[in-house]
Amino acid sequence: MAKQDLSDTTMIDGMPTIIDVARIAGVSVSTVSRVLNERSDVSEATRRSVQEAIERLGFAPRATARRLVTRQSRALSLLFSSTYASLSSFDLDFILGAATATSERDYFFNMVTDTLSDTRLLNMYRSGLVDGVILMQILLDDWRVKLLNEQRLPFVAIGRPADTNNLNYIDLDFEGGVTAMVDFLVSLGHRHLAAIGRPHTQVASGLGVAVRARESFLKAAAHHGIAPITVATDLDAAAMAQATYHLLDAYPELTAIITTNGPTTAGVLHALRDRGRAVPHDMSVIAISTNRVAELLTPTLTNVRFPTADIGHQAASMLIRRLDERQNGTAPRIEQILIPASITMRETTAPPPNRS
Amino acid sequence: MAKQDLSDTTMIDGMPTIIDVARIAGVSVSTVSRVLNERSDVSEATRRSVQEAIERLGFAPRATARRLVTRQSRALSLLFSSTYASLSSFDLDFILGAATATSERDYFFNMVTDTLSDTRLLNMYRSGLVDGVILMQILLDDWRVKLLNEQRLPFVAIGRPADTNNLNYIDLDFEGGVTAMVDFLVSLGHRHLAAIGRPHTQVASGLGVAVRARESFLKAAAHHGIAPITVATDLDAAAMAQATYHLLDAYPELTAIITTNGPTTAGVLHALRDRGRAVPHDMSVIAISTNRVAELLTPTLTNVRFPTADIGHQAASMLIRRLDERQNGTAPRIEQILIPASITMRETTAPPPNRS
DNA sequence: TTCGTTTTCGGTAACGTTACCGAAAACTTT
DNA sequence: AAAGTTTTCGGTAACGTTACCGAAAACGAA
Repeated sequence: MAKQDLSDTTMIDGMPTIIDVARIAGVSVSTVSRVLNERSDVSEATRRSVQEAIERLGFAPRATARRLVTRQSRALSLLFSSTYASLSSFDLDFILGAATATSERDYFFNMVTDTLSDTRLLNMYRSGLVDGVILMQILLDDWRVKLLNEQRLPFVAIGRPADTNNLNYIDLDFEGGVTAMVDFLVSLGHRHLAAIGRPHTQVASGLGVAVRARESFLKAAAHHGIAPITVATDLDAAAMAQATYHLLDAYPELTAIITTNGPTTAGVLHALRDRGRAVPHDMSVIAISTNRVAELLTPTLTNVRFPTADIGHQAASMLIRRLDERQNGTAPRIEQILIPASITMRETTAPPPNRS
Repeated sequence: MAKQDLSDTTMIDGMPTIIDVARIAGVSVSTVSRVLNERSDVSEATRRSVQEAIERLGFAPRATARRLVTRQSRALSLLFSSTYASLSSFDLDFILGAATATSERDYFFNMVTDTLSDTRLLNMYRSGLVDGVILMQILLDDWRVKLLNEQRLPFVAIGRPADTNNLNYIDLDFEGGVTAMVDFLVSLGHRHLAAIGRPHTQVASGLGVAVRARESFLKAAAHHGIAPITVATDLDAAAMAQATYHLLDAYPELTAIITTNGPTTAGVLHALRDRGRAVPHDMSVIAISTNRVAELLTPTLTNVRFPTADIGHQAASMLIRRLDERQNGTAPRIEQILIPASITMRETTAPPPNRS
């Protein structure tokens, strides 16, 4: 067997390659490659000398070359359109969790914020930039979900569309959360509740959380035999305050208000204070919110919360599981996770005032 | 010239390559490559027929192959260690801004959250995963900054170390912000100020913002000839409340409190209310905070704010500018941007009470 | 010793694109 | 028409790694 000739290749731009390592260690490139990939068929002695050469040269295998031949990128992407960004701390938790889980599994975490066209989405896979994708802000009828499912491309959704057949997702149980809020208020004795919901535009475009929150409020109210009052408004404190003024004027019998967004509930509290309505004795307020925000408000907010920190983490882990299954030919499973809410009593809820 | 033989290559795994496009369009791979890279030396007619073939096949050039030969990845990475995460909405703004700017320039945005060792950091470059890096949570004496500068690797810092020589950075002018807060309070007539600062651990480890905030408070106080009172505490509402109790007990003459973190200032307000100190008439409070958080609190918080939305965007743009200069051999410039603060009067500040 | 078995290694062909060079084709000018 | 210019294109050699196959070396058993 002719000796492999490694002598002609020099480090041109200072970046050592696997060939340089092979020459220094006195072995073939195949052997270095085996060491790099922690294969078993290499003796301890040569493994050590190769490692030494690697450290001496400060060598790191070019990821692009490796990806080219292995045909996988070990990277995944989080699609985050800022269109529906709730501007809450939810999102940061999601992102950080997903990034951390991705790194832990030795994948590369990427994020794209612009809204993609269908071909741009497909091209992310086709160009080999990513192996899989995490989708957020899912609509009830979501073309991205349909497209990726049709093409059998690996992805998971944070949130879920109407049709969850054959879909990997993880979602917050907003229905459960809203129902819990209604049940809690009714158990305190309230019979006149209003819900301040997400803007009509979000409901109209079919954003899952917006629609589900609205519908489960209606259903829960019906279940308790009480008249549901709803009003939709933008997600900022000023708009919430306006909505509150409107409710107070239109429905003086009201004793409790429900919202689905923590930070902007400050607007509701401002409006109530402004009108001289004491919270909680004249009016109860309850919201879906993080505990952090709930404790910022005055009075502190009785809230329904979700353990958001885990969600991004779980989503990324789930995706990588699907990827691994694909890789080693295991039958792909379907995972559907619904995160339950938990309620925390604070200072904004009490039984309704006695009307004599 | 012998005809290029393209007939033997078939689409094995369904993913069309540039060769398939060439065959369909009846041209050579070089020509397809030129079309892909929008080069000028290709006739309009063939350009169109190539485009047609591309769309017909649903072809997207394999990014890995392209990167291998061009020796650049067109990707950059944001290093975000959650160790010092202020858990404020600052960070989400930074991240989203950086991601957006990166996409706009047609780069790939990546994020890593774990704290890297020096070799792991270097290997990000060496393996060709990224062309450049955005550093956050910069320490006054930061080994990452030193290392990357020594190795002449492209990066920009959000924040800055003590030695800013030859360094590309963008930072919030915390000195200016703190000084503005002190000046403002003094102009109202206050002479007894206390600053609740970041935890000792952050100051000790040399986190830039923590140290600078502290020192500029001391300097501003000295400038006005008043005694500086400082206390350090963890960045959560409960700890801030404790610190406030301590201040009230130890320094009854106090008329104003300064903090550098918006959300947790809720703890200060809680403690003051708890002790029956009216804000702002018995005690003024002012903080570095986003406007959003400032308006959540009760009473609404007089704050010093920074335009955070831009910062991530500017950091990414700056990095890509450095990358482009490297690419086309232009002399690399140095950009150092310090973002000024602006103060907004709200409900938590007033002249000090008259002491008769 | 001799013959299988197992370990351990090397050579070479991919992977899919761009860079580079040179040549054919089309156009100008003389 | 000939000669020079400019457009437009094709062929081939990289880029740096892994996959695959086969062979040498080491080991064990008969």
